[in-house]
Amino acid sequence: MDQNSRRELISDTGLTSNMEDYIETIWVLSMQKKVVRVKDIAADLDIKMPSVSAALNKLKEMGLIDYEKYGFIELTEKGKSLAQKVYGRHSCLKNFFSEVLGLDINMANDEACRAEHVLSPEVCVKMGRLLDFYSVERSRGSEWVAKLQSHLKKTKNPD
Amino acid sequence: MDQNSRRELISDTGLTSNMEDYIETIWVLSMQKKVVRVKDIAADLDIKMPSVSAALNKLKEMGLIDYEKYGFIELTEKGKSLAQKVYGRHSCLKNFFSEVLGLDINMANDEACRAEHVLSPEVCVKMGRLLDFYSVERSRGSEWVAKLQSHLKKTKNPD
DNA sequence: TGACAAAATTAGGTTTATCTAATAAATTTA
DNA sequence: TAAATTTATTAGATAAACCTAATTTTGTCA
Repeated sequence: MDQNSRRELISDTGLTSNMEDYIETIWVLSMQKKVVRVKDIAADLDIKMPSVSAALNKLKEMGLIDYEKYGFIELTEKGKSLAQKVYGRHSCLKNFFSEVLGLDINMANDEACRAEHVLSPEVCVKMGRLLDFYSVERSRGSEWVAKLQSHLKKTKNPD
Repeated sequence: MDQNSRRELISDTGLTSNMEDYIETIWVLSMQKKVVRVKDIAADLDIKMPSVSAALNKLKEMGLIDYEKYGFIELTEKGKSLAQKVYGRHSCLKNFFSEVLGLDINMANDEACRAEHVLSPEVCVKMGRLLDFYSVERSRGSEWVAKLQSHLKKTKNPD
């Protein structure tokens, strides 16, 4: 019971990376479609349906989703608020990676998907702030922005 | 065999986060002391000795350490090179977090410890580059550096 | 409405990584 | 050097996530 918390529960949600992934996915899907299905979650996370079933039972026990066998999947208020926390971190990171570091949008997203579970809200917020500052400076045409960009584009070390 | 690779093997070392942690720890310890012991690794990673024993057997099988029961623990060349990759990512991230984002050094280190396993070399290198640029600009007294710092210090949202 | 297809669950396994308790080896010390 | 202490290993369990195969439920459509 403790051997796990040490290595898994690093964020402020009290959830494992996996559980964070599930609620985040449910949240995102529920904005795209009327009804969220086991199949959709499985497709999105690239896992099989039985794994999703098992996870849904856990999420239900934790009070993060309303769910009856073969029925609809809906986040509870608590689930929604945690999902938003995770997604908030995701957004800050993704935007920072793409806008400031100049990463391809898909790569930025992938990196954010992984980092969102391990970086604290404080770091994510600060990276978001840095991005805000950067965006304003860029739109003003500040010279350092261009210099930074050319500095970042130098050939990466092969290692 | 595949269900694991999808979620664990995200970096360029081909190792799980855990294995990365072990070789990184061994590498760091071997620079601090003459002999690296099971006990030290356990203390550093905050786990128990039997877990370390089990991991060492795996690392040996993978050809990353030279090790005989009750004997010395030493990284092979291959192990050393992987450890350096991980530690390189760690350094870039830690320095970025502390110097640019202004995080407390211990917190910066903790965040780096976790993120080093999920962020690609490319991202880490770019964050390192951004830090380099930032350091030069700061030492030149560029105005935007001060502005950024004050922007980052605004009260963080309680969420 | 009855048969077929699609979706979801259950049952039973695997892997990774951890733990505790018990044992064995190595080291220190009296 | 023998006893006591420290260090390390083995044995046996547990928990989180995932899988495949088989079964059950739901939904569609002729």
